[in-house]
Amino acid sequence: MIKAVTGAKDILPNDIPKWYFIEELIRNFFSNYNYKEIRTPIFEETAVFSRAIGEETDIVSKEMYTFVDRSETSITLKPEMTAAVVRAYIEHSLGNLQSLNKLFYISPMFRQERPQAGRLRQFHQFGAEAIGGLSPLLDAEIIIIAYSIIQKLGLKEFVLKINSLGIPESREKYKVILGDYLKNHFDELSEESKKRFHKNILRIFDSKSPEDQEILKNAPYLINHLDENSIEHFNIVKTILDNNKIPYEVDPALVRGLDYYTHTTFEIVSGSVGSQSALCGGGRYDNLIEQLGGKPTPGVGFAAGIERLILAMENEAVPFNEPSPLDVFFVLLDKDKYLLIPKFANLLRNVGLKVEHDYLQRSIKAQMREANREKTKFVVFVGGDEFTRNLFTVKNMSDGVQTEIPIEDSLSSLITMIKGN
RNA sequence: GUGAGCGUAGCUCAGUUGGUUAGAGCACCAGGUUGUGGCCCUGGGGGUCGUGGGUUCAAUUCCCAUCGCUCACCCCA
Repeated sequence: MIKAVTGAKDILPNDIPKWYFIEELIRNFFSNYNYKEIRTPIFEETAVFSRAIGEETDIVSKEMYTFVDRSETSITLKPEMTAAVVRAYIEHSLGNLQSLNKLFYISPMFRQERPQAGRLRQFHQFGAEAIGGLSPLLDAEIIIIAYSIIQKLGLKEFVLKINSLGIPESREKYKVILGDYLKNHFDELSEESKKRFHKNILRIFDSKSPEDQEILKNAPYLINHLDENSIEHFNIVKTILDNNKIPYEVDPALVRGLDYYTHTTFEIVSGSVGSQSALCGGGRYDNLIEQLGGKPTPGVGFAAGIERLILAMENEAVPFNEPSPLDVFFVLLDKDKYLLIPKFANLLRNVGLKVEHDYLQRSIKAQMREANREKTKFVVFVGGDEFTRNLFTVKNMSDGVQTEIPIEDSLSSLITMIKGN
């Protein structure tokens, strides 16, 4: 049997209401905060991601879907959105249209990792990028939006972690300090961390190995080696979160695996989705736009994984909106009158009602069963003796009460019945 | 990329210590007297028992390989 590619999943009709529920909530939220939607292509020139995210990161070095197309261009399916948004921002000079662009997106992403609970090769993220402002108001707003959406979805088991990476200058100084400390413990580090020691020393903080964690306990933390401005920036972010009653933990070991972050970084971690627990992550990236060839422009953003949110909601038994029931189901009593059905059904559909009927010449019993399965409010019987008297029989499915209505008046009668129900 | 577990109907699973037409529940379809649902009853369709090879008179059941799925490592949304 031919199947979907590993790590790529069909979203079947039964699950669609969950997606609508989340997507609607997201769009409303971003609308309230005046973020404008942006849609970028599903693929980009590979350099967009390799330059933005960092050549040494796992995403770039081993997880991207990269191929050479027929014109010999290296193409990559987008593994994350920030780099793509920044590319579009620069290409279309969005910064010239207004000094601050508040953007959001909902989009599929692609990373070739081994699938597991909460991890797919094609997955979906929504997120936001506020490009053009240095203010900690924006860092806080981004965090508040991410937190509030997750809260509004009905989730309870999650924690917000924040940290500051400061500016590159203080980070470089700190790396030397961290290096001096770790040098004395180098032999005790895990193999992976030994590699990181040379490639990207900060990422050693991501290690889950107990030996590494033991060593890191007494390590100097970046947050204690920030410059004055970075400290001030971080303090304001925290104050705004406090004022908005957003609970958080400062996690000095929160580093994150993308190279472009400066100042604030944050993550929202779920306690109900298994080992892939990050629901959401983001932070400030003040050097990225320049790095990709734009004018020096600060930015801050986040991304959240929709599949993980759905998983968390299922595991926490959070209710989703039910699909709306049918207003009317036409049951055909006399098979030879089937041509009448579309005419009446479409009249109702054109005034905004949800209407269904049988297409398979099924028995009355079968038609009724389907009407019941679809949680129909009213069944209209077409045919029979009442038809010769110019009447329809209408049955209210919740109480079983039947009434006869004149055919020529059926539209308004039905609307009245449905509205009153 | 590494490791572990699992692959029998659309779904959840039984079962065969190798042997005649492979089962249940749910779902689906058709009936249960003369035009009507949700409960109940009867019947029906649907499986090359993941795939390929081997052992055997005989394999879905044993062996090997392979593919896939799941979870974990890793990384991250």
